[in-house]
Amino acid sequence: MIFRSHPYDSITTKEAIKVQLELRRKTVFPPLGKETRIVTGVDVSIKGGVAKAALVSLTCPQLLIVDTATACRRVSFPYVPGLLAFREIPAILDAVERMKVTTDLLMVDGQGLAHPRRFGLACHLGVILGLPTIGCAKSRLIGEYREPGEEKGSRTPLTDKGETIGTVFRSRTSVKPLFISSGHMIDLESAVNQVLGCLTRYRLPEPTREAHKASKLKMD
DNA sequence: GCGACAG
DNA sequence: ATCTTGTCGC
Repeated sequence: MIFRSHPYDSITTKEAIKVQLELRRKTVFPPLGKETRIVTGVDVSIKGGVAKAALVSLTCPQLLIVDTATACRRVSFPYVPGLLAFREIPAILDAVERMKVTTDLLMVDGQGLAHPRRFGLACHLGVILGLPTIGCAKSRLIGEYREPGEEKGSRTPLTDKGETIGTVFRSRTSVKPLFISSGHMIDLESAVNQVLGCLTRYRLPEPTREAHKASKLKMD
């Protein structure tokens, strides 16, 4: 397998932070306009120095899978809290090139605005692709919050320095909550509603849940 | 200096 | 994220 080079392959953490401060100026958070017909879940798994990105697209509101695109690439950036995008974006972009459908929204396994510099993986992907994106993380990176009620649908605000940066959302009764935040081209309320519309019987919304499965590196 | 820390 | 089997709880 041959792996093309990518600008982020040789970047330093200092330069990475500079890139985030530069790109974040392009983020916008309007109410989601056009209705969502296709939602795409994004996730990456890494094993033995190789990253496998998966983009699974499903119809709304039926949630039927209409496309699955994956791509593998050697990872060249370490895991640094706050700089996850530089580790996962190269592989994700390779997978994007293999998509056969046009999507209306990306649901990303990671943070959006709920990030120390307000520019998590979801924001970064949204700006680069010019698409609406939602950050749907399984745990907290930054911010304070009160534990939401145990019932599915319960939510509390995730705040930092006095501002609301996301929503802590119980996607299913008695499971750990999700940390939802805007990535790009969508407001927080719309983001939460989009995630809600993609829930079935599991903790994770279908797009992200399917992308997680499709990104798994298996040994056959 | 100490603790926290998406995946 | 990954390393890993059976098992407790809703």
